[in-house]
Amino acid sequence: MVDLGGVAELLGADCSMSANAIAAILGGQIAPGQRVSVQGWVRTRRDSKAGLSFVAVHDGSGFEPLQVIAPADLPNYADEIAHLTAGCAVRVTGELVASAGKGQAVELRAERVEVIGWVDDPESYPIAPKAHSFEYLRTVAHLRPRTNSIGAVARVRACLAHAIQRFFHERGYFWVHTPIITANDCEGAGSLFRVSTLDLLNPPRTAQGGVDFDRDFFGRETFLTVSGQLNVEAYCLALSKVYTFGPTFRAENSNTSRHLAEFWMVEPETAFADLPANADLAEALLKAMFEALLDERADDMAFFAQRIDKNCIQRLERIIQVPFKRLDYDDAIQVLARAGRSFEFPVRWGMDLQSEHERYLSENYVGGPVVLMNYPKEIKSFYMRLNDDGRTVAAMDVLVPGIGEIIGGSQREERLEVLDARLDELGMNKTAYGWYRDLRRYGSVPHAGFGLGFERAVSYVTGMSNVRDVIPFPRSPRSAEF
RNA sequence: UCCCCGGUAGCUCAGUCGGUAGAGCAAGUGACUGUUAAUCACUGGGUCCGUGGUUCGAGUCCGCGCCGGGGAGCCA
Repeated sequence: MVDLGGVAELLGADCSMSANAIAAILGGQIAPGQRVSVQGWVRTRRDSKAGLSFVAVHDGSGFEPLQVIAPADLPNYADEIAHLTAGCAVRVTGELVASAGKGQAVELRAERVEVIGWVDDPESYPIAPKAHSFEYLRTVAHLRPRTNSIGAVARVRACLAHAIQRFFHERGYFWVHTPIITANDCEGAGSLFRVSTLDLLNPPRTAQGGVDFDRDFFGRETFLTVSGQLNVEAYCLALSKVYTFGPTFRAENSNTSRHLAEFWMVEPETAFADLPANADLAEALLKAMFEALLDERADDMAFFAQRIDKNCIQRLERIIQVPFKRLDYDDAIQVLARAGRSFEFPVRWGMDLQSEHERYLSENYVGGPVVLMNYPKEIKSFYMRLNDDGRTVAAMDVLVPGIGEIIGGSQREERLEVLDARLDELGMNKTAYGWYRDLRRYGSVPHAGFGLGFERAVSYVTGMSNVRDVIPFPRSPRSAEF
């Protein structure tokens, strides 16, 4: 309204584009004395016998609500304003003034308060102005973004997503939109969700009695992707620097605070890059994300520091400055063997590291992120590049305290004969990987990439301990409501 | 999927030895106040997760199921 003058009136009562963002008002972009209009949802109402009510209005543009002063002589004061409760939608127009009270610099002295949407039963409104458990809030996922915590998570999530896109764009990486539907039934990362239009109750049959997928939509079995990596490798060997960023699906029956059936993953792939370069990129990406977050969402981070994880800001500040520790698997085994404590799973070379081992390394030995590199080939995927020692592959995991594995990646096996030998060794069907093998036949080059679990990253930076609370509508085993 | 713990008012929880249920917050009403998720008083509010069983009697004990939490596995 500051910039648009009387346009709001011209556009009519339901006009939405003329309101000022509360974040802009509280950010000092509008000087006291100006007329402003805000629209949002009531957080709290406090009445004063001094002849006014205080109404905290929140529009989601930032963490803080705006304090509205509603004088009792407003025409709808007794009938409407005095009955506002948490969740009511309002539009308020008035003069921005320096606050007469403590706790805020400015407040809005209302000249007009329109109630756009009432809460029809305040007692049962699920989001009371009180503390709620995250477990409960998951049961009202459609309303939980109105809370401080989940609203802050949503803004942090968007901030980090933008930081990721910026990071890659500035380094000459191209965003590749790899397919969600895939026919690769063995991408090497867990069980898949089937995609089909066949009648589940009465599918067409082959002569042998099996399901006749030739009659299915794509004429073959298809699934939701578990990773864009294989596809993005094709674009990597043409555009050199590429990445995917999108949803990923895993039908694993995982019931933990770190797993979702539908989650978002960032997967860069770099041509002519080796494993150390890959690790450098991973470290730079995480640091760029953390820096952007501290810079752009100080309000939300202050909240997380106050209510969720008091160390979250200083942790990020420190991580940004300190180089990530690199540790070869061989050395990690040595470290664990000399840890001076016993583990449930005894430490020996060749074992896959258990959670307790990863936790010791990142939380106790390093005290921050650590990049573990060069694992035994037996415990890693077929596409990872065989090292010259013949016993390890150029794989890496980035482990962080509290979460564990936040990034998993590798240099890819670019030598066709070595890849084929690996496929044979694992009894995998080479013809099914025809197009993937082609990439090794036609101008193959060394290349490397990794997958960053986006929700794990959001969880790590905010201190929100369950990934189900950092994605808008979580999907997990036996849970796909909303 | 496995191990452990839990499910009681809108929310967070207490509930003794098996005898038909309570607090705080929220909500409503009032008082008070330039208040800060205000304070004080009063009021309303219950399918004790579901199901089967034991018992004269089950929130309480037992079986099964569902949901949630912590840990593990899988992984990002």
